[in-house]
Amino acid sequence: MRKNIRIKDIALKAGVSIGTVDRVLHKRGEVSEETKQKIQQIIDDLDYRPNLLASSLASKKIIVFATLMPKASSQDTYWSKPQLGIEKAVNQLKAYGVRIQQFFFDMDDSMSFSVQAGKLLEANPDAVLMAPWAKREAIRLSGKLDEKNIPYIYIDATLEETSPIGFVAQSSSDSGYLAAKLIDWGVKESSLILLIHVAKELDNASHLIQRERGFIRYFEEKKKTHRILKIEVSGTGEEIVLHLKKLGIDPCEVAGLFVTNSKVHLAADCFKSLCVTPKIIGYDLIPQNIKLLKEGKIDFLICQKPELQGFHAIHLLFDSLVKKDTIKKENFTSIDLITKENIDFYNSI
Amino acid sequence: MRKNIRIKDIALKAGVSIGTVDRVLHKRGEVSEETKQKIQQIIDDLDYRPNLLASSLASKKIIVFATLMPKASSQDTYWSKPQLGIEKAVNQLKAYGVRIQQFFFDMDDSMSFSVQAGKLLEANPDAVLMAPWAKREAIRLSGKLDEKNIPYIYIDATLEETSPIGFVAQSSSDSGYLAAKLIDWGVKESSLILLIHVAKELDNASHLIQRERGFIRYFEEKKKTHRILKIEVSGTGEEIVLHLKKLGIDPCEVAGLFVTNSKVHLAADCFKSLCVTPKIIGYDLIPQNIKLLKEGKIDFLICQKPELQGFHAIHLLFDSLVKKDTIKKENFTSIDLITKENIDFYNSI
DNA sequence: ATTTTTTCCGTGTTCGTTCACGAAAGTAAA
DNA sequence: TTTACTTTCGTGAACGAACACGGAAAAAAT
Repeated sequence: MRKNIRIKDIALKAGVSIGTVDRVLHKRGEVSEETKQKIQQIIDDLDYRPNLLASSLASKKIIVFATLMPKASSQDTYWSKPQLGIEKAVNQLKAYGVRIQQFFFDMDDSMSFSVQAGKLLEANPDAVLMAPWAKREAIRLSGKLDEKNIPYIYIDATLEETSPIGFVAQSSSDSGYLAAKLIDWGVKESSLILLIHVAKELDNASHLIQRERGFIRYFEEKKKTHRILKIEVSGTGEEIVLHLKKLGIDPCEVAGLFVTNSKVHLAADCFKSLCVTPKIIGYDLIPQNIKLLKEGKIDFLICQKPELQGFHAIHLLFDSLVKKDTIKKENFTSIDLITKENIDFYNSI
Repeated sequence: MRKNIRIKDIALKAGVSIGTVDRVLHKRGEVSEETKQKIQQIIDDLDYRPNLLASSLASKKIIVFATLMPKASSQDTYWSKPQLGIEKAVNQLKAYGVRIQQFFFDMDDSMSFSVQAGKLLEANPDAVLMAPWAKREAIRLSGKLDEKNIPYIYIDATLEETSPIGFVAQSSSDSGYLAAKLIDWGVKESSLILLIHVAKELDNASHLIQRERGFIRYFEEKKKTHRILKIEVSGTGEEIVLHLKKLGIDPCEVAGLFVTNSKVHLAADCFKSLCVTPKIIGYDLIPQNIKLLKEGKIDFLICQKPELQGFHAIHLLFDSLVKKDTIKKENFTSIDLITKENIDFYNSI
């Protein structure tokens, strides 16, 4: 039978009523210091753990987690994925009184993050899950949350200058390092390899820089003889070819190509139309990338499980706030290698 | 507030007591046919879903899942991994009254499966989770379970001749196919590639055969010029070299090597001692393999998340038996590619 | 000394469900 | 017709926890 310690057992041992034990547990009402310490000692000695089923059944409390995320767009569908995980987690926790309130900012509008952050603060949620996109604004928001004693957790990246209760993200530099290993595994010695950033503002995307660092670090550590060429473009595949032309490089010379984010489809489309087939590695299972992967035009997609990040972060908030468990601060998602051969079996949560 | 339909709402609508609704829901006691149909209609119309928290709190029922698994040994620690996932899942479901009763068979003793299967049947569990190892015995056991109306689920593989409510496993042939892609990606054209089975009885390990088939299929489909050499050994790496010598092949000619199970460390150790460095791909994160992977002696380990298989299977049993959800019958785990660079971030559950 | 206020605590109800007990009505047997 | 048995159903208590209400005792104010 279920042999858990109950509030009743503590009350019997302390010679008080269960109402008094409840007051100590929840810092509710008033209990004399002497009685409080006696009860707390017994709680600690017996390692009392509330029955979560009973607790949630009896409690009328609604727990609100607010989320602050980039709005997914037709050009960038990546950000719809953490939503899926968040919604799945909240659905699982619904019976426990957990609800979400979602706030979305426009990545192309520099005021948007601040506006939505303001709304989020007004909502006064129990906890916050956010993607720390605009660094300065995110730091400001986290300061406000600290003042209000509202715990928060990051997904996708973390910010060193702030005090989240945790984060869920992939190690960007290690994923870049692995990309380098894969390219090296597949190309001849002394090949020309492209490292490509596709981003409007590299400032807001420090994880792209980290990926680059990891990638370069591999070749330096291994003393490889490949030629690595870095290219930064803001939005089209054609820009890549223009860069190569300016440098007097024929695209046919490119043996391998690493794009530091989900925009790898732009590069792959571009080389596809040139009938050039370098080894191509990029990130994320967005529809355009999946299509090209299945056509064999992209060789590997590195996935960071955005869905799982959202899912796991909500569960961490729940564990911390409701179950009062100690949670891990650093939660790295696996660096998943997806190919045309294994994609159909890939579970993102 | 929580707006779920309660038993009380159904009782009010049907003009009966909550006790009668409960009796209909659980096919308990006796209710007249007329009253039963009226209540059932309302249950369906309102799509009533029990509050699982309240149900488990009130119910004294203990739900026993029995497991029938190979005993892990010092030479083969793989089978300790599903245990971890099973135990984690059961711990999560403990508050709902779920318990496990575990039965282990010795893979080297042909009677052991039958003996343990007999004990399992005597225990008369609510459901069974098993690894269908000894095919004939497993079929016999599943027939017995069918007679007793005890649902069962497989991990690691499935048996076509039986009627499990589901299985959780990796697609063996697709994982072999991916191994072929990886080897092909990394070796020169027309290389010598070894396909190695390390097993005492191939009969009991049809998934090794499936992996082989997938591996060979890749090269046939792509019309590759590599030379594929199949070797079967029963237990040591030295046997591999003996086979090569009998065929007049110098180990230095081996460019790539694929071992169809977790015994890849035997082959890697062997080639390591010969100071030969083919590309090496095998399965499973057992300690010996992890060590060699981190030393760079094994290039890829394909992982099928045994821990997750156990975890997921328990949750599927719970969803099916307790929540009365419809569960997916075929649950393929992802085909994970693990390297020295991403292993530290790999989460097996 | 008396009255008012504060502190402290016990008790009862709630949450949604499970399950045992026994009363009432209907049916069958003597 | 009376007695015994069966069917059907309502009611109350249990599960463990949350939380509101109010009574009793102690402390503070008059």
